[in-house]
Amino acid sequence: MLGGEGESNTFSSTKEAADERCKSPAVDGDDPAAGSRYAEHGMGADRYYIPPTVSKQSPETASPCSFIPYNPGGAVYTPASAGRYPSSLHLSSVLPPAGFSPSAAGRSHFSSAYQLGQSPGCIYPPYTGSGSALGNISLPTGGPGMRAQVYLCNRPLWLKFHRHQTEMIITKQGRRMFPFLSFNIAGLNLTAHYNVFVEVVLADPNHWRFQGGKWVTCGKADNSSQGNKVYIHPESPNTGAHWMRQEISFSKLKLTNNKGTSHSTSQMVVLQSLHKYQPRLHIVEVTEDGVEDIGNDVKTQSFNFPETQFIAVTAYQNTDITQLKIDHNPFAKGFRDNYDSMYTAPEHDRLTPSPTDSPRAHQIVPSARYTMQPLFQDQFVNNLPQNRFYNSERAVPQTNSLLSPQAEDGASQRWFVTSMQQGGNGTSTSNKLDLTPYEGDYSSSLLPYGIKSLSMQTSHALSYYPDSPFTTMSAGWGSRAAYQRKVTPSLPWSPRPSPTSGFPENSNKVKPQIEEEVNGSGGLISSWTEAQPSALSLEKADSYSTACKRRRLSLNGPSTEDSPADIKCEDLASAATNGSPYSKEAPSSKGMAAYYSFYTNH
DNA sequence: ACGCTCGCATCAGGTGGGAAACGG
DNA sequence: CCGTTTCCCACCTGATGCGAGCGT
Repeated sequence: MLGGEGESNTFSSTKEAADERCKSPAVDGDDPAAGSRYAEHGMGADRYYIPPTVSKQSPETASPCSFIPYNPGGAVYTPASAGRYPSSLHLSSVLPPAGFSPSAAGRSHFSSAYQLGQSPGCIYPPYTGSGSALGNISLPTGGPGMRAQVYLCNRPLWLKFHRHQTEMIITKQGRRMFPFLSFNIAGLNLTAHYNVFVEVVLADPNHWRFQGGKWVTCGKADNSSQGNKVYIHPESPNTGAHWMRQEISFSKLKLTNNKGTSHSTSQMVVLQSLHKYQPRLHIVEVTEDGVEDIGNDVKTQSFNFPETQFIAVTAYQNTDITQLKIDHNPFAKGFRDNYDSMYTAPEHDRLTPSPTDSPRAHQIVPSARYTMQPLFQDQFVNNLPQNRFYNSERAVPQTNSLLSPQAEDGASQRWFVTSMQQGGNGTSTSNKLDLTPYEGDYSSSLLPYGIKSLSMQTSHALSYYPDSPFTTMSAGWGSRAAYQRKVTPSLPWSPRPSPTSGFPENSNKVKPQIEEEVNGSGGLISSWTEAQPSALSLEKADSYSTACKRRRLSLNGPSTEDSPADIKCEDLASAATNGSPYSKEAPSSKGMAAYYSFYTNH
C-alpha cells in the first residue's frame, strides 16, 4: 500500500477536525461505525478495513471536505467469521466470495493498489481534445501495471442520499439499487482485458435499527451472512478500452435477502436487512478468456466510495430517503404527490413555456423532465413542505442533513470539481483526491476536467436508466429519455479497441454531472472543461432555483422537476454540456444564449 | 418499390405504499 | 405486542413491434 499506513493514522484526527456541522447525525454522529474505533482499533485487527480516504490536509481544508464522512463511511467491516474474506484484508481489498470466479477464485488477496495518486492539482490531466485522453493520463506510479482511476458518476445523487443515510430495499425477487452504481474508469491498458465487478461488503459490525428518527446500532451484525456478494458486470471480461469508453453502470444489480436464490445469483447480491453495507468496485486484469492471473496482485484494483454505503431494509425507514427515491427515481414518479398538478397547471402559472408548450407531462419533452429534475430538484427536496410527507417519528429533521438548506444554497453557488473517491484499497492518496473536491466547501476547487470525457455516446450501459451518458449529471436520472431518444442505438457490447479518436466528441460527457451538482447534494458543482459557461449557468441556475424554492414553498405549485422551469434548467444543463440531449453535438452558442436568457429574464 | 423515420400501442418490469402475515 | 417481512396494488418507464408517412 502506498502510504496507506500513514494516511490511516490520520484518520481519527482528521475526523475530529472535520467540521461538525457537516456531519450528518444519521450517518456520522450516530453512526457507531463512523467512529474512530474502527479506524484505530479495527485497523489493528484485520477485521476492519479502513480505506485511507482521509487526507493529511489541514483541519481548515479538511473540514469542508468532511461534508462527506469519508473516514467512517469508508470503513468496511470484515467479519472474522467470514471465511470468504481473507485475512489479508488489512488495508486491502476484500477478497470476493469464494464463489466468485474466475477472476477472484483462488486469490489470496486483492492488491492494495495505489489508486491513482490524484493530488489536488492533478485530478484530471487536461484533455487535449485529440487523440486518446487515456494517453495523457499520468500514472501515479511507475511500477508495473497501470493504475486505474475510477469516478463515481452519479456521486451527487449518492451524496444526497448519504446525507440521510442511504437505504436500499431488498426483496426476495431482488430490488435494484437506487441510486445505482455507475463509474467512469480511466487509466486502464487499452488492450488488456479486465473483469469489473462490484462486491457488497459489511460496512460495520453492527445491526442497525431506525429509532427516534435516526439510525442507531442495535446489537451485532449477523456475520453468518451467506449468499452471493458479488455482481460481475455483464460485460466482463472486456478490454480496458471498452471499460473506459463509457460509463460502467451497475443499474441491473439487484439486492435480495433471499439466500436461497441460486438461479439469478449473477444478478443478485444477497444482503441482510438492517445491516450496513459498502459497495466496492473491483477491476481485475484477466487474460483474454477471462482468466485471472492469480499470481499478480498488481492486476487487481479495488475502489471504495463511502458515499455509496447503505443500510439494507425491507421497507424504508427514513422518509427523507423515501422522498429522495421518489423524487429521483423515474419508476417512482407515480408517487410524486403533485405529479398531476404539475402538468396541468395553468399556462400562466409557468415560468416559461416548455419546449413543446404542452401542459401534459408526456407531451413535455421527456428529457426535460428528467434531465432537469436533478439539476435543481435537490434544492427542493430539502425544502419540501414538511407536512408533505412526514407524519411519524420516521421523519428526520432537516437538521439531519449535513448542510442546512441555507448552507446548501450557498454551496450551490460554488464550484465543485467532481472527483471520485478512490481509495478502496487503502491507498492513501485517494483521500486527497476525494477531499479536494469539497475543499473549502466546494468553494475553491476549480480544476480542469479532461479525462472523463471518455466517450459516452451511447447509453447501453444504462440502457434501462438511460441517463446513460449523463447519468452523472443528474444525479442519476437526469438525462434520460431525451438523451437516448434520438441517440444512436447502442453499440453491441463487444471487446474492441476504444477509438482514441472517439474521445473528443465526448470530451464533455461528464459535464452533466457538474450541472447536477449545482443543485444537487447541497449545491455541489463541478467545473468541467468549460468553466465559464458552467459558472454562468450555475449562477443563473442558483438564481432560478431560489425562485423555484420560493415558489414551491409558498404556492406548493408545480413540481420542481417537471415544471417548465425545470425544463429550462435541463436545457441549460444540456446546453452547457457537450452531451446535449438533443444532439451529440456541442450546444450551439445560440442555444446557450437562449437558456441563459431565460434565467436572466426570470 | 424500397428503405428510413416517426408515432402510437402494447407489454414487461420497476417503484413505493399499505395492509396482512410473520416471528421474537 | 411490536418490529420486520411479504404480498399486492396502482402507477410509471422503457423496450419493442407495427403501421403510416416520406424520400429516394
